[in-house]
Amino acid sequence: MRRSCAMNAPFPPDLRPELHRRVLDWYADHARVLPWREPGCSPWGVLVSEVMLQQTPVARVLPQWEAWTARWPTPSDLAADAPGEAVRMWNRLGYPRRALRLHAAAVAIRDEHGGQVPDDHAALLALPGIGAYTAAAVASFAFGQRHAVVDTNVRRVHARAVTGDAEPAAALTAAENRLAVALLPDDEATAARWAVAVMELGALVCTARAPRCDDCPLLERCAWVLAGRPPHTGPARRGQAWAGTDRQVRGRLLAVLRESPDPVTAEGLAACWADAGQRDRCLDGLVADGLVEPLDDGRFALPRT
DNA sequence: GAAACGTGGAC
DNA sequence: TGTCCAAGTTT
Repeated sequence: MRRSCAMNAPFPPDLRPELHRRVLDWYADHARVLPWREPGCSPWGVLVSEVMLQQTPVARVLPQWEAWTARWPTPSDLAADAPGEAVRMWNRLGYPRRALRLHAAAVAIRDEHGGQVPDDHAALLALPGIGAYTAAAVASFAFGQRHAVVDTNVRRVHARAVTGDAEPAAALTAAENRLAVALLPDDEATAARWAVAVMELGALVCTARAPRCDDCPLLERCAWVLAGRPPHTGPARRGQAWAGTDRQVRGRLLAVLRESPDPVTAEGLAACWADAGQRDRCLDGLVADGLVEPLDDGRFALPRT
């Protein structure tokens, strides 16, 4: 094992029941009504929501999720369409590779899992675009299993309420995972409820910018509050540049292709960015990523195969 | 482990 | 008004 066990001291087991009760009671009264939380929502609907919600706010996901699940009610429905249709339907959700990977996941589910979203964590993790968080989230939310579901909301709640820090570390650490596992209720159904409840607390109350501590069920037990709300000590996380970056160019190129019902000529793409060198490089990148397909006639299209 | 990867609302 | 931030994954 490792160094510094003191820093990784296990959470006191005797405090867990109170923690669980406070958060679960709060969730019972304050959970948002979201379509992917409805009892009738399929595992596929949950999976689609989780991928869409990666780095994307709920408010922007809602209409896209409705459109996607209406058009493709099952993985096989999506797998039967061209991947470019998934990219087109992604609209402006951002990170369009997620759409491509969701399509690839649908193909894998159809071909390797009989068209049913697998309920096994390892099988979920093996799907394209499904990482540690999403695999645990789907296994927990869709199938009621007991998993540590660690997203940015959960990390923030744990950092403040349990560890006493204003913010979690820049990247997910092994200690954070161990803590999340240690906090998990023993009972499977309760663990699944706990997972979504902690996330909801982070999303609605224990927020990044201005936490609503007065509304928090953990206020009297919050390590960060009890420590006097010390400011974050670590390095400030640096923001992402945007203007003039390849990401902006890629976004513009893909927007042109999404909005055109037909393949687009090189001239049609040239209008969206003046710097030909950067434009061509980004277009090559999109082709390499499989988001754009070059046609034999020199035009470009969203991927058809 | 760092860097790349979209987009738009909020403050 | 520009920065911050949103249910991460991949290389």
